[in-house]
Amino acid sequence: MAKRVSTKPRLDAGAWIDAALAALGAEGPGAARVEPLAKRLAVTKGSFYWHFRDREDLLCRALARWQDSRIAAIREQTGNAPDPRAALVALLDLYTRAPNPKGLAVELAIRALARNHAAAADAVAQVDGERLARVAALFARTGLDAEAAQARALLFYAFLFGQSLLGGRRQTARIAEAARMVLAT
Amino acid sequence: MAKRVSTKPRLDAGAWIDAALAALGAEGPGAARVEPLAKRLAVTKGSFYWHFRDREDLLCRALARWQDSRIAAIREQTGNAPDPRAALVALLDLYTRAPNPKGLAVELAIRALARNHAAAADAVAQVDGERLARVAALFARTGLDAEAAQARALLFYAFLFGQSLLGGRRQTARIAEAARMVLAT
DNA sequence: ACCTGAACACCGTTCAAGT
DNA sequence: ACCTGAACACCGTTCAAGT
Repeated sequence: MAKRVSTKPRLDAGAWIDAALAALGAEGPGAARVEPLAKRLAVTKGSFYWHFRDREDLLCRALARWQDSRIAAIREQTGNAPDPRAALVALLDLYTRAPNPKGLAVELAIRALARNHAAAADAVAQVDGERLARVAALFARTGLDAEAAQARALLFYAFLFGQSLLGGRRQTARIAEAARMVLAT
Repeated sequence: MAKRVSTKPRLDAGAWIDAALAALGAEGPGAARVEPLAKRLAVTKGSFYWHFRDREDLLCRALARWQDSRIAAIREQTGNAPDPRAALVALLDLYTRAPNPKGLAVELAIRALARNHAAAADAVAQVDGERLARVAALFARTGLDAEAAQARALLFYAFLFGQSLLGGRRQTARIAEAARMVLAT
């Protein structure tokens, strides 16, 4: 018996969440709207409300998925780095290179959301806490004392996200030079 | 003859633009919506369309007003500073102090908008261009050569905005310490 | 268990009509 | 010149009904 081709593959919540995060990245913090998402997934918007209480519910679950994935990522990136300085350079490179990494747009949309959305602010705080701790630990391994390492980690992430917020033509050489100052090379 | 009290003071476009910028600051880049604004201004939304072609038109004129005011501000703040280092410290202080300055929320909303809105991206680019040039000039006056001054200016603004994007509890002492590194004190 | 289809409220936009 | 009021389209939300 032939397996049915192009049968409608009843969705699970994960498909909506994936689509929501993609929409946030592509269109900013106001995106992830029910009807456009339904159109993209080729179902009626009514079906959305089987999987989610409302749009807010979708947002919260997308935020939870984002938070988990970013915390897993920073742990993997810093977990057993043989050379702390090389690990720091690699991390900075990830975000300061053009073209921007795939996840940066989602991250900036979520940070924008965080200014007016408590759940988003909380997810960002969790992720930043883990990242700052991990990066501070790397700086400490390069020889800085605990306080100096924390301040460096703060400078590291402030620069990293601030640089992605700056308008105008991308000044690659100057960004690299500023990154060098952040690493105190 | 008594002057009429509480007569409806027919609005001009400026009133809508003021309200739009306030809404952006208070509710983020998705705010500045026609009907809520009309409610706040106590007119029908139909009257909006006398002053503006559409919501996009309002946004563009609000962006123009923001751009002009920010460029005027940075010129005033750096125009004839007797001590370049003191001027840099004062500028950094403006944005790194808690509570955040009134204009920061508007600025972050516009920067979020800029990722998906060409006119906003252009306004941000104009403002950043002027700010980077002015702050680079201050760094140059402290003794840096032109290239180093530009890189410092980039680090300065990247840190300034990035720091406002970081979540979690505000670490005032560490922000001050990181700011010191930015100024290379 | 998962989805459709119709309903209603909210907001962007248009426009004829008022003052 | 500036505004109202009614109309319509779009999207969030609900819900009875289908499979």
